[in-house]
Amino acid sequence: MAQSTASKVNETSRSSVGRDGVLDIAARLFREQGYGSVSLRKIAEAAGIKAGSIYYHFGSKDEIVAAVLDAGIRVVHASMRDAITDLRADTDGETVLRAAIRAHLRALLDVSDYTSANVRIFGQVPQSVRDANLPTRRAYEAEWDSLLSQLKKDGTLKQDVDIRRLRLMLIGTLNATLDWFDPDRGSADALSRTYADVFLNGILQRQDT
Amino acid sequence: MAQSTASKVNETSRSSVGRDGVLDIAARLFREQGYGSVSLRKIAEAAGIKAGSIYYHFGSKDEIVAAVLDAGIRVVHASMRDAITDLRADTDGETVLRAAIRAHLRALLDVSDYTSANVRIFGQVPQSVRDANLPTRRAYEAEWDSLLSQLKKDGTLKQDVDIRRLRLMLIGTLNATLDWFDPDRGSADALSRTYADVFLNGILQRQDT
DNA sequence: CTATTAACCTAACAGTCGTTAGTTAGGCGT
DNA sequence: ACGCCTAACTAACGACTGTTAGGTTAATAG
Repeated sequence: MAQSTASKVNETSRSSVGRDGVLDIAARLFREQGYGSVSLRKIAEAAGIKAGSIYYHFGSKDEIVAAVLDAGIRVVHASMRDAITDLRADTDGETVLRAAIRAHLRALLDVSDYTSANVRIFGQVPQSVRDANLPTRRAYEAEWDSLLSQLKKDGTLKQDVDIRRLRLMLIGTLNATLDWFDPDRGSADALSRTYADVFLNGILQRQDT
Repeated sequence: MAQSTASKVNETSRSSVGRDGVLDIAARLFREQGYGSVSLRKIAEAAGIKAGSIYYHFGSKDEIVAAVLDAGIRVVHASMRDAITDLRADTDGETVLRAAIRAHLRALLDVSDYTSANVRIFGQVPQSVRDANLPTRRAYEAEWDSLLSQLKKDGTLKQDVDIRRLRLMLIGTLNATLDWFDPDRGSADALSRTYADVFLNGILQRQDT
């Protein structure tokens, strides 16, 4: 009984990169080289197959890049949601915000080629592909707005902050890290602490002493 | 006498876009559409000439984009330097920093297609073009580091801030604005005030009352 | 053993790209 | 009037692009 239906979910027999393998490689190349300079032939070569073969798994290049973009948001969204959901119900607002920042930065810098590819190439892809990615984006943005609204309501944040503007500023700042981050100069976690410190308390020397 | 040597600096007779005209149009197209989807034929069409004619003014596409990138940094550098130089010598540190932030954001969002094109396409151009732009960038970065170091020394900023990291974070945040800024929702100046408020004082509600 | 199917390959298509060579038109100084 | 210079034009090149049609291979199911 143990091995009766063993080969039901086929593990692609011998080798064979498969749809997911192609997608992984595409995400990596997009992250490293941007959208314009990654051709289907480059993706195919990196995957060890020929360019035409990609059309067995995908209907077009747009379909590939759309899949990469969507997965990129879903990964960082799940990372951020899990991070704040795992906290105890009585956790103070500042700690929750710090956790969200850390989760976003981790997904972007440590974990996912999909998320970093999304941030890198979103501004380079055709309009239609951007549009297809918008619903997924909006859901993630809503998650942040919900968190920030809560923090404003419970008095953690100043009462005059504009939620939308703060969210754009915050995510924009985190994503911009991708342009210069060097893991040899410090971890993503250490960086997220610096970010949180600046955003929460500012950089001005206080005269409380 | 008034019109004696009038035609010394020739105004290109009748029509003729000229090198500067081509560069202006290239910068605008790069800002609007990114690097990959702007071909020489598109630039030529927008300039009212034919693709081959561009090679009278430039040796290659790389030369065009390199010129755009360099001008982009020079504009924002001059804008920022002038803004802080024009201030009285006894201006307090906070005000100086606010002026620098406003100047950078103005160049990026209001004034220059070159600066916005630079921010938009820098990550998309060939490595060699990026490298050619680096010296100009480093000069601008040094200007910021110099300003921030001064503010740290005179006690305006906290003593534990990392200058380089703060500069990367600050400029990254400002540049990220390009992705979502909508002049109908608020001016660049108003936005720069919000940015300065957040960076200087943070978003946390203080219990000083 | 045979039929099926998933996964890939080969070869070519029409289009676009940056780039080059040779040519043309018009204003300028002499 | 002459030749020069500036700023364009035309036409084509080879390389590369996304995409398609049809053929091949190997593992699996009956």
